[in-house]
Amino acid sequence: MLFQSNCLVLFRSEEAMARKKQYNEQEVIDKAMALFWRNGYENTSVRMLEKEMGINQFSIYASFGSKHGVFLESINTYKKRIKCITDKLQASQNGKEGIKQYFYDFLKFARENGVNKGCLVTNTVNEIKKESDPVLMEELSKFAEGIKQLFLNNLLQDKNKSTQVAKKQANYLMNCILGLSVASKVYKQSELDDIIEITFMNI
Amino acid sequence: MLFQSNCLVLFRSEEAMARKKQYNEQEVIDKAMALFWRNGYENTSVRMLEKEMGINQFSIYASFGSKHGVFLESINTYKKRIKCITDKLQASQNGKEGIKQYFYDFLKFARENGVNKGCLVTNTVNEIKKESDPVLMEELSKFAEGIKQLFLNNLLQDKNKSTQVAKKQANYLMNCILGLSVASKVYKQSELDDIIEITFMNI
DNA sequence: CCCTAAACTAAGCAGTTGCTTAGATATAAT
DNA sequence: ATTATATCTAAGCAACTGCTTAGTTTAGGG
Repeated sequence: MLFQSNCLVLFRSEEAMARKKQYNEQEVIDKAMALFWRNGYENTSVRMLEKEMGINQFSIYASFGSKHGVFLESINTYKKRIKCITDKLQASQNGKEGIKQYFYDFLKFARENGVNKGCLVTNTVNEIKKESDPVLMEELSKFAEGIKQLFLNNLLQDKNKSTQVAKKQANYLMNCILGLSVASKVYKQSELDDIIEITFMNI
Repeated sequence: MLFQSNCLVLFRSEEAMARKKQYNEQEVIDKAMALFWRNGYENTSVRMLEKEMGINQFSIYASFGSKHGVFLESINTYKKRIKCITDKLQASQNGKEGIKQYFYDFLKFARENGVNKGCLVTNTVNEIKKESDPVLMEELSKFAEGIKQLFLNNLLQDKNKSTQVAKKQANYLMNCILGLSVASKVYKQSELDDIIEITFMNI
């Protein structure tokens, strides 16, 4: 739905023009994402979105179709925002050290005013049921798969490592960072640091 | 609230007695727990509880006070049900092998009809906000702390291991099993097996 | 066999949910 | 300025939320 109305504007440019949107869709989705991230999907109501996004319900539905539509765009925006650290991982040539850096970068990324919110994708996997929204679930799985692939690539920078072993280790590292997404909500930073250090001693 | 009415029955036994409860409170809480485990707290409505528990809303509120009260009793029942595998861990004398066995036991415990539901406590930590229900959050933390202590005891069965190192490793293992609670919802059994094997390789 | 009190049924409460609609407002091409 | 049309505000929709209550049924001591 995002930017669809802009396309419409272009398409109908020969007809009489009407009032301009008083908000930027990307800006209000950024705010919606922050809210979903803090509260989860079910614990975020359309009234709360209205306040946080600073626009009326009508505008929300005009731009994004439904609460679910707002959430899908929030997930897309989450991917954009996390891209800076996944790109850094992709560019890394340090093998497992690059992955360890990603762990620390992720913890920083997921912290807001001293509160750890975990990973929005992980939180969502934990909240929704596979059968209730298989399309979204598939999208989230693909995102996780992409990160696992980056882990794998970095692990294979060690020429002494077989692909078979590297694949198992990539799964292991995915499990550890899933854990961190939860653990960061409860544990203090020094404990998280210890966890990360031991995590990478095993590979 | 659980069993409170039974005490009342005893206390007022000299007065005229009234109708008996047509349900067993522990039995209906078992069913409530199963529902919360599958759906989470917010995604389980009192109407759903009514159907699953097989009793009227009046009876739910008479026995447990509130939806929240039903949930607290469900958490207590969860602890009872998982006790058989934590007891096994407590009795174990195999060091880290005993903990590894606990990991496998947990995965079996959290599976129902081929569906992995994760850990009810972990799911709840992931769903609720610390500030919205600090009492419950504290209770869940204590439960996790108890399991971590069991990990620590088992690790210290290795006489060559310092307490300082064992404590860090216990945190690390907690993180890994938190990860498994999430990962089990997405990954297949063979991948989970690989993850567990690598988790215990170098500790 | 009555009478008390607890447990039952089912209707209903106010508040919230996601979403829609009627009508006022603003904008840009004519 | 006129006009067409998208955007805005705000009221309102039915369905659902957690919870309560009025009224009926049932059990067991006297």
